[in-house]
Amino acid sequence: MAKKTPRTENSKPQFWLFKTEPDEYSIDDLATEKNCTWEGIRNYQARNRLRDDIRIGDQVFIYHSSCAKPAIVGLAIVTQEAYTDSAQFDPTSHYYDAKSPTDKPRWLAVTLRYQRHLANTITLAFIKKSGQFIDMELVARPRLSIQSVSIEHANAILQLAGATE
DNA sequence: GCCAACGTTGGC
DNA sequence: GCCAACGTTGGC
Repeated sequence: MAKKTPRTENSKPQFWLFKTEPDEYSIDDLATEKNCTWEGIRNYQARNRLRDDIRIGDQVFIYHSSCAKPAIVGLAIVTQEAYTDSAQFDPTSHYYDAKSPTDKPRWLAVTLRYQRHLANTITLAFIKKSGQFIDMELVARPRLSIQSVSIEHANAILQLAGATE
């Protein structure tokens, strides 16, 4: 079992990018709910990041995928670290996993709190053509649903996005 | 709706 | 542990 990466008191929050299909769950849904359980992650590498690397206070860019205009659309903050994703044990859930042992759950969730919409959304098309984001995971590893974002890229995105909604 | 990329499964 | 078959993701 991998160990948690210690996050010292004076270390800065890290930035992540979580993908969601807006038809399923959008930034507007998160804004309405204020807090949400980010469940349904069914990929081991993404799961490992939830388990080992994502900490309370980390910042999360919300990204809309599989839609007309894929883009980074909002910001959230992690308010609860990894816990068992209950959907894996719910046979009626789209995220049900019959093979996940109840005594050793495979899948984890975190809790996010809505922060804000980005005044200017940052489209995938822009990210690809701008040149300054070529080493983003979003470009290099587009299928990973939990991505890390460097401080430099995060700052650039926030600047482009405008200060507030 | 197509299809390339890539993650997962399972037989050997 | 390899790798072919299969399933899913997600941009276009």
